[in-house]
Amino acid sequence: MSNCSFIITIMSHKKFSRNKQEKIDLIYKTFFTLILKRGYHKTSTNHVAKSAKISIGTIYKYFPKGKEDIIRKYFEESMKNFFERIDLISINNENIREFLNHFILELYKNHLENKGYIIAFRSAIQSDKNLLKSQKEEVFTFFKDMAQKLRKTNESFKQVPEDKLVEMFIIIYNLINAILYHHLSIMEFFDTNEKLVNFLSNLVIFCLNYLRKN
Amino acid sequence: MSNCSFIITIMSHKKFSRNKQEKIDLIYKTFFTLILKRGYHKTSTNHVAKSAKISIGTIYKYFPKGKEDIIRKYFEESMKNFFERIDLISINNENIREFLNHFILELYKNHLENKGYIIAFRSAIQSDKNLLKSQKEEVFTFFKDMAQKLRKTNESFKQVPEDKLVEMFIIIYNLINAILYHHLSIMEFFDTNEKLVNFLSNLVIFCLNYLRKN
Amino acid sequence: MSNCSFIITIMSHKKFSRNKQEKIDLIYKTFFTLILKRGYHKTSTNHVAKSAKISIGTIYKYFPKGKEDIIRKYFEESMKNFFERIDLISINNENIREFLNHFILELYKNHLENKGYIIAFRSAIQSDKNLLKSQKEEVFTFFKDMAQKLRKTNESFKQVPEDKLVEMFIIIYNLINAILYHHLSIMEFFDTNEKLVNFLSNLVIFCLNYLRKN
Amino acid sequence: MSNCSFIITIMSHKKFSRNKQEKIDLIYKTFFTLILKRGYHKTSTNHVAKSAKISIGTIYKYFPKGKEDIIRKYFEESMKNFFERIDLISINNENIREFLNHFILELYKNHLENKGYIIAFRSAIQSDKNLLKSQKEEVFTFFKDMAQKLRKTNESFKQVPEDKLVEMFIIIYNLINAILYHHLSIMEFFDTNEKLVNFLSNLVIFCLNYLRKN
DNA sequence: AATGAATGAGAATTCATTCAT
DNA sequence: TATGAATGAATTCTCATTCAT
Repeated sequence: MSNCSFIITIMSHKKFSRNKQEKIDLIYKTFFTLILKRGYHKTSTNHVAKSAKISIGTIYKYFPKGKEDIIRKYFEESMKNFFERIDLISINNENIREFLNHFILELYKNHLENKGYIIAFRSAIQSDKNLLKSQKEEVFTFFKDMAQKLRKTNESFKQVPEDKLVEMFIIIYNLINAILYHHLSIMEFFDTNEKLVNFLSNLVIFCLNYLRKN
Repeated sequence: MSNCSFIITIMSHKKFSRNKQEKIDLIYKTFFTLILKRGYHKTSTNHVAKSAKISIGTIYKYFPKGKEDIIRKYFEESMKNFFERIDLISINNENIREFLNHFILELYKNHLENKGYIIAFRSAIQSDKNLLKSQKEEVFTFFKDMAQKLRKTNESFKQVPEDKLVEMFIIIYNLINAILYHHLSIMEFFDTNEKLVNFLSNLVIFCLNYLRKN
Repeated sequence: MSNCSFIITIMSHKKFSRNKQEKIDLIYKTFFTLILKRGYHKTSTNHVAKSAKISIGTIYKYFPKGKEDIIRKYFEESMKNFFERIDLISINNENIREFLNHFILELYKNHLENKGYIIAFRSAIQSDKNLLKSQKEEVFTFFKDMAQKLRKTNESFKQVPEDKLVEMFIIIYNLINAILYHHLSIMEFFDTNEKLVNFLSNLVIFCLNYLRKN
Repeated sequence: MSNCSFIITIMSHKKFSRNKQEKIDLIYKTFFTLILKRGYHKTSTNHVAKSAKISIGTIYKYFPKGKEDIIRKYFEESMKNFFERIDLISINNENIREFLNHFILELYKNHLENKGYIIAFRSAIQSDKNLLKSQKEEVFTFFKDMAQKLRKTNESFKQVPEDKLVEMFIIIYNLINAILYHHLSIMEFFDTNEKLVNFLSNLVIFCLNYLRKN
């Protein structure tokens, strides 16, 4: 009996500790799911609360500015997570093509899994320009890092100045995002997602060549 | 007396006719300008009325469903106008490259002049899927027409089946729109608009080759 | 029949015209009455709407910032009205005592009729310091005017510099208000209102003498 | 083992005893400071907890009815303390003027140090009429005591019936409070606080004479 | 005893839409 | 036709209060 209560105590304590992050994740999930169904501006904090079966007060505890905060905080977490998943360390001269495909696939999967968030983000930047600024900075930092690594291990990239390389990568990153967003969230204009990914893979090669010269 | 009233009727009818379109245009202009400033969901019909110095009743007279109607009606007018401006008749074997550049430039100018509307349209389709369907149909009709014309005058296109050609054009059209939107309304990722247009021009060539094979 | 409709049209037009000010007055009346019953911070705009049987939207049409605006606009109207009711023109050497009593009585009646407003005003200045500033300015303007008039017609006041006179009047005005507020809105510490007014009348004489010397 | 626990109990009890009053004082201080900054109705118990760096649960432990209780309990403590500081025993025929000045100065200092509380108290009585009643009783008890003492030692006061004397003192007490509150918490209408205190001192003399006759 | 997560009623405010004039 | 006053449902957000840990 006492053993049992001991276990319960530990478990419930653990459960409680987890609850905080669980609740935050539940809010994220519910919010972005509702956005997919009803659109950003028809999804209210009250809808989220009701749908997630938590109180509206809980949402405002974790996200004091409401919808804006949910998006901003998810942005901060997800950007970090996404870029951390990309393994820049093992890039070398021989696996660049493979790396690019992997990168495109990660971006693709990220878009697919975060459609609600991406719609929300694009709605939110209309009235919160700082959000866009933050994103720009994160993207710049990542590609600066990537450019430096590639110029160390790869002869072909060494010939391009670092700044130019960063600029190229940012353009390509934006192109991929533009196309993924349009295809996944506006209108599917490729037959299959495989065709889309394959196209993007070739587009990147085309862009690397084109941007280098222009 | 009756003469008098007759004259007044004619005059006021004329005046009204002019006023009607003027008022509609004023509503369009004000609505899309406000959207650029404050975002779609923070722009209300009441704001538009106040800003345009007309009454809210007038807006609902011309657009009984409010914002949704403004967007839908502008969509209908502007799509028609846009495609009518594209001269498909004089395309021939020699000026295709030139035609494509012209087409891209028209799309580019269209985006630039209609940023507010484009933001509104993308917000509206979140809760009105018919809007997207209508657009798809308009686009399909236009490119079917274009494919037929090109296959008549141009040997190279004759080798591609009509359906395939239409599909290719629609993909390219979507790609251009995706990139224009991202660059003009989300984040400027090309240094200058000239670079953007130039890139798109080359991208189209790349795509025509790529899509033909895949 | 047509006569009848004619009359109705005129009446209802009048009624409509009046409605605007009538509605504003209804909001004032309802708001200040509720404050007397439940206190300032327990009186919400929604209560006012329900109690006055008008919609909440109507309140925000006339008072876009809600409670704050109701108080500020009533303040502006009532200050002007109050000071306009005081007839400074006919003050002369002989009727000063009488004038002072009249002034005290007006202030007293004003407090009595506006208890709800006065409570609201004192609550509102806690978070809106501009309200107090505006009041100070109105009061200063009025007493500057009064001082100038008195120094023209009255030998005894002529011996006091204008600035000093204004300062004295403002102190006396504040003293009367402080006492009226405490007695009427906090705790009745005089047996009867007559005793209060009589006391104030003598207090003013005392103050005029005291302040002149100090 | 049992010894050990015994020691711990004593120690923690001591520690707790000190902590308890410290915590209550911290709540008082934080609450009244916040009220001065933001006004009564914009100061919530949650704000107090956050600002004082204690938990909201602790506030509700000591003050189960929240803000209302904080004010009521502070009122009970501070009224008692204030009147206890006034030394009625040593009043005699010769030092009455001095005593009155001392009393005014104590009231003045009390207002100055308790501005936040006084604002809170005046807000709270709007919805808690008992608070006012309690205050009236405390005041009455004190001045009844004072009247009795003065009539024993002072010939001049002996001529006034006890009830009349109590009534006079209560009026004067309210007048001073009304003026102090208006000057210190609403609008400074005396140049300096010294002028205010000096004025009040003379006002009391005037009132004693005036009220005796009326 | 102390904590602070959670609750949900309710306050402030907005906005699409109607309708009398 | 044109106006704009009026409506009230819906949204954002706050806050007193409870209760599990």
